[in-house]
Amino acid sequence: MLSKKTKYGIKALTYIAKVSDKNPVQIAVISKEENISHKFLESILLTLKKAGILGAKKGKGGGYYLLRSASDVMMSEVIRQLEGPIAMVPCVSLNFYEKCDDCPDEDKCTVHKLMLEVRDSTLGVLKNKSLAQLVSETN
Amino acid sequence: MLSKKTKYGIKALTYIAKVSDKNPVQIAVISKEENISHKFLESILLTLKKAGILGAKKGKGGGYYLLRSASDVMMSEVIRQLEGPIAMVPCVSLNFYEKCDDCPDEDKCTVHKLMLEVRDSTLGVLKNKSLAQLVSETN
DNA sequence: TATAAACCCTATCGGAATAATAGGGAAACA
DNA sequence: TGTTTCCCTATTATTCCGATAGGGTTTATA
Repeated sequence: MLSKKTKYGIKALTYIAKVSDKNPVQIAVISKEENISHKFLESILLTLKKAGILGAKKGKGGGYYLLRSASDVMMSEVIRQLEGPIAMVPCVSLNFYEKCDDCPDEDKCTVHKLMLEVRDSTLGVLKNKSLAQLVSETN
Repeated sequence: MLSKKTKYGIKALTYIAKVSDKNPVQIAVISKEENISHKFLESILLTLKKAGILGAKKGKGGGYYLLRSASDVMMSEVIRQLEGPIAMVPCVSLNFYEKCDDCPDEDKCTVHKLMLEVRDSTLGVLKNKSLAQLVSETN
């Protein structure tokens, strides 16, 4: 299940990508337009800033803006930053690998094998989908 | 993230499919061989029984057995029974659809659009993968 | 330089879901 | 008749999520 954090994060990025002619967008505006709790959204945008996806400008007239072109922001990166691993099981995660407690041999584990295929399939979608594409497709 | 319930369920099915020459397999055996809590496994197998995937035989020499051929047990069905929806967001779920509270128009929602593609991709894997295939691939 | 707008950071909390445990009941076979 | 094994319900411990609270810091601008 996708967390609301990730869901809101993608919505916010979408909003910024649509509106922004490089002008910062304020939390309050996104919060209102997308029906997201102000404070919660604040923490999400902060995460995206630390991840190097968004930049922020303080003070009056400030807000958040895309640090790169929307076509350089891939969904795989966004989801990894907000949600964590894309894999459904740590033992098949590329960026968050962890061995299972049970399961003496991964190569003989059917769950491992199955989830590996699911991960590859999912990654195939997310890795090739940029924010720019997503926005233009959905308009 | 895949729950342990689902993970254990798939492992148990695998075990039964491998071992069974139509003889019932006891919870205690699977529990020991696959390092799964006995009582927890019990509830999982019960779920699979109610789902029409496993049959059970009581009394001495009893246990659980596959109700159909392993090639007729698709992973999509197993996961839906144990985990619930395959989609990462209720608004793109085929079997567990639910509208989002926020989001006035699904067609214009980038999250909806993205998760639709992920679901289709995942389903493509799970729908075409039978228990029999999985077992033979992993041996 | 004062002020207000806006981002930045930490802590906390309630509720839901998960993983596991406990204890007994009912059926089937020897 | 007694043992094995599945069947069912309830409870608990833990973790995570979503949200809230409250204040701090920076910056533009009047």
